[in-house]
Amino acid sequence: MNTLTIGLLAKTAGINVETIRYYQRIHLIDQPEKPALGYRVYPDKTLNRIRFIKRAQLLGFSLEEIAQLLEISDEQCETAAQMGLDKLHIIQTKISDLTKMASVLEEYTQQCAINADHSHCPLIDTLIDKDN
Amino acid sequence: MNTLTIGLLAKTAGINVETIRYYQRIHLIDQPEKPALGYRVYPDKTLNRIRFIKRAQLLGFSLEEIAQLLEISDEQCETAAQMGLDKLHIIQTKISDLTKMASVLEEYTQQCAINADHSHCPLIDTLIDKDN
DNA sequence: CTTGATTCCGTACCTAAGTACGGTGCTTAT
DNA sequence: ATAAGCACCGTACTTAGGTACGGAATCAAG
Repeated sequence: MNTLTIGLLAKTAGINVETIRYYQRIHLIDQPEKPALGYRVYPDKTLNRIRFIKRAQLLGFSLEEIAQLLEISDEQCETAAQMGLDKLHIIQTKISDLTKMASVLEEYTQQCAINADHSHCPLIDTLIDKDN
Repeated sequence: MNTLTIGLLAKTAGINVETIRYYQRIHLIDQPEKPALGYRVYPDKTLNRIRFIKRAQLLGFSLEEIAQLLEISDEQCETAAQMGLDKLHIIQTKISDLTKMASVLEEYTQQCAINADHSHCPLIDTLIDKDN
């Protein structure tokens, strides 16, 4: 039989049992009633909810934002779409920042590669440089 | 007079006093001797060191990695250059991940924009979708 | 019926990079 | 010389997203 106990749920969702318990602690997922005898049984919708959470995390949403998304999921679409757009802008900013970082790092490490004087390191010298 | 006390140092470096004290706690910067009478005075090289730290942070180095960079700064250049290259690869991977996230988000939110049925949200539906 | 694996539960711990607090000592300006 | 404003110091708290521990209950297999 495949009654969804916490261990099976965790295994199926590909996450840790402790993570599920953590999500319960922060009220991101419900804890099913404990039967008088035996273990708690989780409904399939909890599995779907966890998958939602994990997919949303991959898109860069924090657990707090995901909780909001789930809360408004019964309401109008616009709020969710707006959150999606906001997150998109944040991600685009991150990409632009990282691209700048990458080009600077690339330049510095290339200077290291052509460096013959092993008593000085262009990368470190640049970082130490006082004129900036 | 401009003897570099901790407050002035913090102000000049553009960081918090508590942050300096934190850096001292983790031995990232030295704490100058306390004079018998009066406040600790910080040498200019501490200011330069903090600037190095902040610049390196902007390049994506963690404080632990920065400590390593500073340790090897007296040695050969190659190790630092290698760290720079490693960090560059990590950043490039991050950029590629974020780019994928951005395109997925863009697609979903666009579907929201053209959505007439306000009882369903394409963004949320996609995340909830079981066929994946 | 006993052994081993799970579950349950509360609590504590973890990382990273700080921030905040509270009491006391020191300096500077008035 | 006294009050305001820093400095000093140790300790505790913060966020985010978990992980780990330990003892008790329960289930499944042999």
